[in-house]
Amino acid sequence: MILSTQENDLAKRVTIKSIAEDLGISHMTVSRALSGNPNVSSQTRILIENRARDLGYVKSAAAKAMRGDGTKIVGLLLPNITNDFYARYANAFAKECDRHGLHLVIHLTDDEIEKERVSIRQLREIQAMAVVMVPCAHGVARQDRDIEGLNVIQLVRSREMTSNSSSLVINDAEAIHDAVVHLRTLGFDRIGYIGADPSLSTGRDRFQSYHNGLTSVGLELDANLVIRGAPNFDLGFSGVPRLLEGQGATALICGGVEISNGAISVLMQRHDGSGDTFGFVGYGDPAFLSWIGKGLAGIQLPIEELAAITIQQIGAFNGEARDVPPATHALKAELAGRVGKITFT
Amino acid sequence: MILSTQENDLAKRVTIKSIAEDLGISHMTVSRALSGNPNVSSQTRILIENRARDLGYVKSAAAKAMRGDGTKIVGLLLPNITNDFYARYANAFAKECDRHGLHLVIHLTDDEIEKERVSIRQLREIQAMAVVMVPCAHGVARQDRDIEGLNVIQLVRSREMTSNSSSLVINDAEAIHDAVVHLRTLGFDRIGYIGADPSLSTGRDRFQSYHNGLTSVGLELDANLVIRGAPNFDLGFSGVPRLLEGQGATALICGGVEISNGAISVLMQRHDGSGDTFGFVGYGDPAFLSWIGKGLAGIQLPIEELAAITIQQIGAFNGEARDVPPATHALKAELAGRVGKITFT
DNA sequence: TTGAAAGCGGTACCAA
DNA sequence: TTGGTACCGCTTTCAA
Repeated sequence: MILSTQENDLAKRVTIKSIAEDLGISHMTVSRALSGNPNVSSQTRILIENRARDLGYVKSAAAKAMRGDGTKIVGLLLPNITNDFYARYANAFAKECDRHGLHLVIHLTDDEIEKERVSIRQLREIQAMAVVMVPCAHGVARQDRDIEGLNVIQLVRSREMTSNSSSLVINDAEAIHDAVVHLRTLGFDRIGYIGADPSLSTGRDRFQSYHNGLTSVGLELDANLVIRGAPNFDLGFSGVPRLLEGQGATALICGGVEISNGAISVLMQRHDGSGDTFGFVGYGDPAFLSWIGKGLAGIQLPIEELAAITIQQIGAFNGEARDVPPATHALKAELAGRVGKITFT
Repeated sequence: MILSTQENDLAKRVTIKSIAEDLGISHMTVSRALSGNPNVSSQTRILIENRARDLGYVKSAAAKAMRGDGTKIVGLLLPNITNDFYARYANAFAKECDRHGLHLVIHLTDDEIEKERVSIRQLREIQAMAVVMVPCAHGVARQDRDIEGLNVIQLVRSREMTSNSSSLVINDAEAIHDAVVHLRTLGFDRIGYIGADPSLSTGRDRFQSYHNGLTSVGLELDANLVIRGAPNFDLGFSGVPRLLEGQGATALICGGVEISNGAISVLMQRHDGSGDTFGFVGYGDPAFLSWIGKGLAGIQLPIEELAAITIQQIGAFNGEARDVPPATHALKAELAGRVGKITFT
């Protein structure tokens, strides 16, 4: 009665030993029969298999792990799972894990380094075979000790680590460039940008692509049309009015999923009756983007591919663990080809 | 080199024994020191603690589990995690799990009984301390054998089980009733309904509440204004035009999250230039509902409360496992008080 | 305060 | 084709 959370402790766990005793044979024979070892007479094998089924026997993952066979547990560390991108990635990756018979353990970090650290420690305790993580935005890098011995795959963002980790990043340079061109083609010439601050690599890169885009369509970079900060909902929500009223922006490109949601939220609530048309390219591609106006444009992230490459990098193929050397993969984002205007009524 | 997925097998796992050997003492002393047992001299204790920290020691969860101490693993079975409701629930519940030091293992069932079965079996293998699940819509109930010995908490839907399981359901009767009243108050008198078919308990209950609502505002039930079927996106998407064109519906109540999304999707794409106003109450409360028109009404689900009660029912309080008897909780949904009209332009 | 032994559920290895 | 033994990491129990 020590295990208070299990209701039927009295019913005793069914183990190969209990089955063996029950059948009056050696537990080794039971082990062999239940592991597909050929060295068992078909008579006893059938006997054992039936007994095991009737008793509801399941192998103890703990015992296997303790022998050094590793686990089938994969950790996934995300800031949250409500963000459209994270949710869709988690969904796609969870499906892959299920397909490969892996357990997906999800921990939310809230983008806080301390929670990240705790989660990683716990994942080491249960000997996770791999950890897929979006590293915290502003984390110090000194957690190498914690991560040691773990097969780490960094997602989207990438932090320096001593242990050789893989990383999967999104190459959105062309997509953002295309977004500028697209908006320019639609006739807009005051194209604003809201993105993460330069302390983040994504903040630097995406801004650079925006800048390159402007250059290639013959527009000057106007610092007043650019807002950078912590990449969250509020940056987009509060930034849009500033760009519209203050700077006369006529179009906007968002450099982050949350930013994009914040911007759309405030744009949708805007009914100034002007009949003005505003150009918009969001980041990410949530379903509702296509519902607005004649469909807003968005930078489409390669979520399914990301999930597929992740599982590949983990190296779990039909239960056979393979050795996959650490690697870096960059997947291309694409501008979803919709009109991309919103009209204020 | 058997564990191919771990890169530094050669660096040997750090165990209490390896630490003991390293320090030239008994592994028991190390065990005591690292488990907070008072019977260790503070000298050796400090010595051991430092060594453990330097070596990056973590307790083996497998070894603890094998001794019968149980695990800190909680399983969550959902049809998917992109659905707004499931994603938000998973997010809230994952946070609770993190707060309590639990591992959340997520498996997606796609609402298929076979996947559900496989996942449950796997969760038994790793001795999950509890399993929270949305039972498949059309599953046969004969899986008692599989579930035996597992602490099961059924979410939203509820299936008969021999082993005594808890269930957490949403009581949306009043909210749906209120929705009808709300739409009637706005002046609509041809209020349609799209919901799950009667084979599901939610299908029966929600329809009944809709019916009751009509009665209470003095409207007759018109079978032509009701569409029922598998509660998915397409039911809403294809149902709306049928109700509008075919039956002259002027308002709609949705009896499911996916249905609601499908309906909104087609409504948003509708630009017939009529200037007609259409009443709408969605199911669930995704952020974008508030963006449409002056804000669409939705039936708000008590997600945070649901997550809180779930963790409570699991009985994990600060690492202390408590015995919580199986129970059924019904949480109330509420009509989010927004205007709830959409105008076709 | 410390140590030695036994056992949790499996499998590799050797012996019969 | 079978059975016995030892071990994986940790804690409970008993002995020193």
